[in-house]
Amino acid sequence: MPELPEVETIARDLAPRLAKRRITEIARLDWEPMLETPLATFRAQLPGREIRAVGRRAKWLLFTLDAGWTLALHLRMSGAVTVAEATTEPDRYTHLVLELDGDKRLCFRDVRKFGRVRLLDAAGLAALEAAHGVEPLSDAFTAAWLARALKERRTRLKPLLLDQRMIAGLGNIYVDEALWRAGLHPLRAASSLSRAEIARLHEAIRHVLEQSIARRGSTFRDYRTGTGEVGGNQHHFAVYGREDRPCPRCGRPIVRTVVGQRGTHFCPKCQTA
DNA sequence: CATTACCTGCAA
DNA sequence: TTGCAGGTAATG
Repeated sequence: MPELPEVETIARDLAPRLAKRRITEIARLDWEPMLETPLATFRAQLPGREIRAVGRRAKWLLFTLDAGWTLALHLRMSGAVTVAEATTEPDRYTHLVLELDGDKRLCFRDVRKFGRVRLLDAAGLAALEAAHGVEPLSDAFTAAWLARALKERRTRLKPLLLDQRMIAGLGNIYVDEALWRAGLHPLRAASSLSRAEIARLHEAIRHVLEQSIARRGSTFRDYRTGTGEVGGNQHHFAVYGREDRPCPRCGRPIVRTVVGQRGTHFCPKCQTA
C-alpha cells in the first residue's frame, strides 16, 4: 500500500491530533515479529514519552518523542495508522495499540503483518536517514540531480526508481504513473535518457506525488488516512491497475507486464522503449 | 539479476 | 484452488 503520498497524508492527519499527547501504555502488541527493537527496550522506554511531532522520511512514519527517542512505523503492504477514541475496540488485525492521554488511542492495523516498528535513539534515527536517498518533494531533488543520478547507472528505469537508496518514497503505483506521464518505457536504460526526457521524468515524479497528496492518497483496499477515511487518488490513475483499458492520452489499451518481479502497467504507444 | 520469503484475503 | 497484491530483506 502506502507509498510516499499515503504516509505523508497520515503524518499530516496525525500531527495536530497527537502533538503534546503522552503515550501512557502499550495496550496491545500481539505480533512481536513486527518489533525491530528489543522488547525490553520498547516496554521500558515508550510508556510515559510525549509526542512532540509527527513526520515522514521515505515511507517511514516518524513520531518524535521526548528524551531523544523516535518511534518509527513502516506500513509495508497493508498497514494503516489511525487515532481512535479509547472507547472503540480495535479489530483483530490491529497489532499495536498505544494508549494516549486524553482518551485517545494510536492504532497500527496491518492485515498482512509485514509492517515494522522501531524505537530509535539518535544514532538509530541517523542510520535510518542515511539508508534512504533524496526526498522527491524536497528542494534537493532537481532535474540536474536526477541527471547525475541516472548517468552512471546500468539498470532499467523502473527498478532504479523503486530503489529507496536513490529516491525515497516511490513505490509501484507512482513509478508506473510517473513513467506514463513522462512518456518513458519502464525498461528504458537509465543512462539513455536525453536532457528533455530527464526533465519530463523529474516533473512527472513531482506531479504524481503532489496530485496524490492533494487527494489524500490512493486506497486499493487497506490504506486509510490518519482519520480512517479512504483516499481519493485511485480514481485518477492513468495506467496502474488499468490493464486493457484505454490510455488517457492515445486510447490504446494499457498493457500489464512484469518488470523486476513487479506488476508493471504502461502504454506501448506513448511510452517509447 | 532473479528467486524466495514474510502473511492474509480476495478475485479469477 | 491458484495466483496476485501498494514493500523490503535475504539468499543463490
